[in-house]
Amino acid sequence: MGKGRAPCCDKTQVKRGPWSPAEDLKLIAFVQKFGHENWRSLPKQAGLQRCGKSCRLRWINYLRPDLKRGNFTVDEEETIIKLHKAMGNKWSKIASYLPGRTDNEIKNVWNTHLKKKLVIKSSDSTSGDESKLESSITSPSSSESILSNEAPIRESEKQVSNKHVIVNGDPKGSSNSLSYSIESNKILNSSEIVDNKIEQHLSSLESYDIDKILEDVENLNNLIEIPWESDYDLWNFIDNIGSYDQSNVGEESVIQDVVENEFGEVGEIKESKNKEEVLPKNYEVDPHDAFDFNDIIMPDSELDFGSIQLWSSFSENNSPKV
DNA sequence: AACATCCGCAACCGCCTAGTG
DNA sequence: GCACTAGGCGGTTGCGGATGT
Repeated sequence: MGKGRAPCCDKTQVKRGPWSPAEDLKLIAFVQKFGHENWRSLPKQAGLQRCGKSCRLRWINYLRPDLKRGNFTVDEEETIIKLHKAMGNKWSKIASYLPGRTDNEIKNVWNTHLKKKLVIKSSDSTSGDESKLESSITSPSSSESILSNEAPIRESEKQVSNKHVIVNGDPKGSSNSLSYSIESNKILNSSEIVDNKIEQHLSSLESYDIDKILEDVENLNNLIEIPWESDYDLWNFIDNIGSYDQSNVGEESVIQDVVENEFGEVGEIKESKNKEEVLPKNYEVDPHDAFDFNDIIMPDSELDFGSIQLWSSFSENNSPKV
C-alpha cells in the first residue's frame, strides 16, 4: 500500500454536516427505487452532494425503514450490557441482537449512559475486589451480573473461582471467545483447552445467559412498532408525552387514533408496495432548503415519490428533540 | 435572564477486511 | 499473490440543547 489510500471522495466537492430534509428525501427516494448497490456512485446519481460513505451512514443510522425510535427500554439496556460484557465493543454485533437499533446508537448509549451507570454501580459495590468482580460471570442471574470492570473480558482467559481457565488461545484475545460462543449458541468449542468440570459449569451458566438474551430480544420484538403512516407529527407528539412507555401502549391503532384526534388526518399517504416508507429521525428545517426533484438525475418515471412519506407540517419549532 | 458548563448524539475519520481483476 | 476498490466498523469530534449557577 505504498501509494496510500485514495480518499473516498473529494472533500471539497461534497457537503458535510447535518443532513437537510431535502437531502434525506432524495436519498430515500433513490434507495427505495434503486437500492444501494453502490454507495460510491449513489450520491451522484441521486443528485446529492454528499460522500457515498455519508449517504450510507445516514441511511443505515436514520433513514432505514426498520429502525426503532425512542429511548432504549430497560430490557434493551440490559441486553446491551450483557452483550457488551460478552463481546466487547463489537457494536455492530451487539446491534444485530437488537432489532431496529443501530451500532452507532448502541455505541452512543453505551458511552453516555450505560458506562457511567456501571461505573457508579461498581463503585457502590465493593470495588477493587477482583474475585467479586469476576464472579459476575458465574452468576449471571443476579443483578450484579451486569456489573463488571469496564474491559469486557479482554484477556484470553477467564477467572472462575480462583481458577484460571483458558477459554480461547487466540492471541488477539479480546472478545473473540465469547463472541463465538454466542453466535454458535454454545459456550466453548470442544477443542478448547478447558477443564471439563469448569466447562460444564460455565456452559450451564452461559447458556442461561444466552437464553435470557434471546428472551430479551423476543420481548423487544413484542414492543409496539409505530407505523410509518403515523408521520412526523406522531413522533413529535409522542416525543412530547414525557412519560411515554412503549411497553404499556396497546395497539398501533390506539396511537393512530390519538394522533388523528390530535392532528386530524396526516398528510396524504399512498400505500407503498414494499412498505418502504421512511421517516427521518430528526429534522432541522431550513426554509430555503427546498427539495428539488430535478436534482435527481434518474428519470422521474423511474422514481416513486408517491410512496414517500411526506410529513404534514414541520417547522423549526417542532423538530423532534433527539 | 444571562451566562457557563455539561451532556447527548449525529456525523466524520481512518483503519480493516472482503471482494475482484 | 498483488493491487486496488468499496463497504463496514469502531473511535472520536463538534454542535446544539439541557441543566446548573
